[in-house]
Amino acid sequence: MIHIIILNIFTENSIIFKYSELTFNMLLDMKRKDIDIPTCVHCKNSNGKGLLCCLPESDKQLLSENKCHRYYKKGEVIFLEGNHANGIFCLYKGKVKLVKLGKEGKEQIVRLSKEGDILGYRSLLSADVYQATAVALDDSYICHISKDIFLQTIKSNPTLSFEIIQLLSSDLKNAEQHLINFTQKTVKERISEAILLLASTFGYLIDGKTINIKMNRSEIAEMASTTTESAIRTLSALQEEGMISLNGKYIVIHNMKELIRSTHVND
Amino acid sequence: MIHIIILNIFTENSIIFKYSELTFNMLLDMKRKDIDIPTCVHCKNSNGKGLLCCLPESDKQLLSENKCHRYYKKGEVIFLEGNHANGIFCLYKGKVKLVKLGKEGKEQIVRLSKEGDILGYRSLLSADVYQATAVALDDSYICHISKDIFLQTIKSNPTLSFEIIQLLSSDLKNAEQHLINFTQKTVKERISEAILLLASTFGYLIDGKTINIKMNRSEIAEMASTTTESAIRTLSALQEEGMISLNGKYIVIHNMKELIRSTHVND
DNA sequence: TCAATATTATGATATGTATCATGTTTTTAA
DNA sequence: TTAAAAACATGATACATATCATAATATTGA
Repeated sequence: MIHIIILNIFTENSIIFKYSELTFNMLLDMKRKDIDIPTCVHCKNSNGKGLLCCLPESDKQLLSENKCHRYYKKGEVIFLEGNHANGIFCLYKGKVKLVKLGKEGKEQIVRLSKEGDILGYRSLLSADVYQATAVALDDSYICHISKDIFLQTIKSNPTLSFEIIQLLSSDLKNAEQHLINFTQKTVKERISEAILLLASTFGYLIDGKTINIKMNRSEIAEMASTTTESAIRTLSALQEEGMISLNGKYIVIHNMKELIRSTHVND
Repeated sequence: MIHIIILNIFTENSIIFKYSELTFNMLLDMKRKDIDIPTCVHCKNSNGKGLLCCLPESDKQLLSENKCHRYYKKGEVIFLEGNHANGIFCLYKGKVKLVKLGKEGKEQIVRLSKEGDILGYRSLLSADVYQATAVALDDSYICHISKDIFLQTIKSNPTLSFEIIQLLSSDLKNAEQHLINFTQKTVKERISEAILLLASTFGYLIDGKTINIKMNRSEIAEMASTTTESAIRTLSALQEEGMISLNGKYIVIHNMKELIRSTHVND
């Protein structure tokens, strides 16, 4: 029996174990977990387009000195809907989904995040609880900046406020467009939209057509707000029409033009 | 024949007519249109809780000097989805709906606005086109503040930025909650939600139970994202269950507790 | 005031999609 | 490697709600 006790999820992991019982896989895991995370000053993640990129070096330095980071295994929860926000998360590496719990435990994916994205800022800014649960879609490295430091940085940087406004505006726009999509489109149109969203968010593998994310059918169903069975049927149908092909948990796009058309058949 | 040519909807109405052909109704109309709009300094509309209330008097004065206002008859369009934003609208008096055009011309009400609310700020802030069309639900008086003046005011008032962030955050939260509602709830649950939203937005008449808005069945359908026929049937059902009664275009709430319960039957 | 038009109402039918059932394949863990 | 569990797949059926049709009211404008 191996005992792993995580003492505090927001500071560095503190793990108690017996060395003698470490397996090869655990050692591999630790090696993977042990990567170098640069300071905010040197972080090249969002190519100057990220939320915090507008900050002067001194502020980035301040954030770096006060941030902490953690490794999240695929499937691990980063924060829970209903919990109080006490900082923002910055996704250094990995992929994250934001899910909201609906009725009868049915989940709905409301947003996707990739490297360089900021999570949990909305709840923090409106001093609210998290409105969704963040789950790692892939092994991820995520930095955490405390509430105090972040709010202090906003106060001293009007440009940051403006960046936040831009980000919120764009999220709001997407959310409202989403609403129309989900209420007025068929399952097929919604599944097609979900595939396009995955592609535009996570990009492709080196072949240039396989979407760079492994998602199971029930997760795609959660994106398109339908049942797993309907998602399976619809994906098969799209495959038979030659628009996509299904390679295990990967989706390959073959006919982007037709796929885009199939998102708005009767507009 | 009476010729009315509106030269510019953003400045004061410039109307060309022949005096001899003025009808009694037109004169009445002009009288109604001719109301006193206070300066932003003296505007008591949002009781200190509005977006612009945090501003110092000097800024409010500046806004006032540069604002213009216009009367919108019920049903008139204030701005159109797809048009470029060149200022913000502040609803002095009246009621407004924001509708988005879906497929096959089907409309969807995405937000409601009442006295003191600001409209069109999202598009302005992200230098975007309007994502929805604003239509007066009632005879309304709306002030318009130009882009330049508004952006200038933001720059010199960090508090205003923070207020805008709060507003956007809350809109985003609502939009994402809406998503869950519309995709996972039944027509009956959505219609009940729509009624509650109308009540919480526009309040009641003096009897304390008649919702202070006249809405036809197709507009309620647009709120709940269903068809007019289904809206009619569902409203009748709610009436038969004694939760509401229908008084022409007015809705009277009789059993608020049950109505709230009917918005989340299977949560 | 009255005709024209829009809105409300209600019944019959069609249809997309959820649900249930069952079997196959893939993944996971000992 | 193998058993157990999870994910994928597909068919049959049920059901909510859209669509179509038709009529009764209510509203509007000359």
